[in-house]
Amino acid sequence: MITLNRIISDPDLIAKALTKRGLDENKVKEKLFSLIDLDKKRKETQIKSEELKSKVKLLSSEIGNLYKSGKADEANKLKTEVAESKTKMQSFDEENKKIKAQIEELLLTIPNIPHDSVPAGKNEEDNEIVKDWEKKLPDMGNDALPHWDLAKKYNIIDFELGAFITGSGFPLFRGKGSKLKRALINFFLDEAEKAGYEEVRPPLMVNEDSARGTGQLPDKEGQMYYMEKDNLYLIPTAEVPLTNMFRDKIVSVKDFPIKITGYTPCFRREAGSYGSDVKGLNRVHQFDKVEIVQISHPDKSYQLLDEMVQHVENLLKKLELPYRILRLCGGDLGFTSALTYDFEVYSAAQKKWLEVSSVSNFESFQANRLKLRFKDEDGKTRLAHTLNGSALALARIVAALLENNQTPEGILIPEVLKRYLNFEIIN
RNA sequence: GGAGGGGUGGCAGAGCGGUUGAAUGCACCGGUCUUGAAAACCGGCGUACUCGCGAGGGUACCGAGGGUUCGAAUCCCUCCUCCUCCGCCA
Repeated sequence: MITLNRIISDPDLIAKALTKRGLDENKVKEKLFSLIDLDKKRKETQIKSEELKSKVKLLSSEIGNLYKSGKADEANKLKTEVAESKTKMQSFDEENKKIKAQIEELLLTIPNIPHDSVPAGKNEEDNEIVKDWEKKLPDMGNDALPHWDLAKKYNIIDFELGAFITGSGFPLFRGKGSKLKRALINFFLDEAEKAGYEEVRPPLMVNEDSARGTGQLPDKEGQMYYMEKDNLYLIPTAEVPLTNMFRDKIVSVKDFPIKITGYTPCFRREAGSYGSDVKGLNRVHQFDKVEIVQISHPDKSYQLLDEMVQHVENLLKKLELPYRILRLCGGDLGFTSALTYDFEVYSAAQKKWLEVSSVSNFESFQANRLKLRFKDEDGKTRLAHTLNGSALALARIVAALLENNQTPEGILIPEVLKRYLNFEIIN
């Protein structure tokens, strides 16, 4: 959520910046000005109500004194005066409450302001490739098997059985497939630890406040699995619990940067997906991911974003997978993000680029909703910046590894994973 | 699941219907003293919103949300959470 103060101080600039997301400048302006207007009204009603409250307080203590000195008559007179003030006050309060709700509702509809470097554009086609794969892409020939066929051939992932137990999009990994997953998780966590992240194992379900804190609510409500009976949500990403560790907290500037990593399964309903996009591991309802999160000083967040991008890039290099890095254009940029880099890996049999990581700086957008603040050098309380990235999401990495590393003898295990496994080939 | 007891400032801990934003201690910051430090003494020490050029005001906040009352940290209701005991269970 953008802060109201920022809107008040420069609505034109914000409106202009949001056009990058494909929003209509005039419509946005209209919204911003009505927000400014509402805030003015909010202040007015608040002041009026507070004046009355102050009066009531004073009178009440007078009443107390009068009772003590036995002047009940005079006290009763004052009581009627208080009653009058209170009814007036209540109408101001009601109005104030209404206005506040309107402000909140409007604010929730305004996405984050894109960073200067974000290219304008409508959709994924306008994303900017900031680093392309320079070498030749692997050419497996036309006999290469897509990962779902390889999975069956070597009996390492059973999609049918997963569908039978739960439903489509819940694959069951078995044997060497299951071990490969375990190896990848350990590899990713170890790398994160080396980079200075503290490892946590968070809950996989979160309450409403947490879902709202990182912006899944109200925006992506339909994408989350929800347990009505307990009013809990299954996490769509570890970002939710990891970032919410700091909800409603004021940290010290000395704590920066705060670096947290965690492995969790992620659950997504993926309503509305279809076609070849959802084939095999390309899009599933449950997948594993190691997430990295940083809480940062506002002056440092872009430096840290670069560092996180490098971290992810390094993982892909070590796994020897062809990858490219995209800077998302305004139209493809997530609602809460100011700048996002996507990583895609080339899956050689499908001849497709698969998104495996998304690294974002949210600046103070999440922090504002989370009330995640820090005390700066002058003792002033300010909003922190939050960043996160996948490092990495497993399902599609597995898909690419299987496809790219297939040989007539079997699927070769990348060098870095061998120490995590008791086999070097899947056959 | 049942029964009982708690949640107060950075921490500990009083207050249990009337100038209480909240005693006291510790911690912290500034000062006096000291060659320096400690001790002692003096002073300061929460957050948010808001009015004011400023000095300085106002309002809210004692787990959260409602209610009773002229007045609530204090009474009532709901919820969250922690602890103890019983039951059940991986």
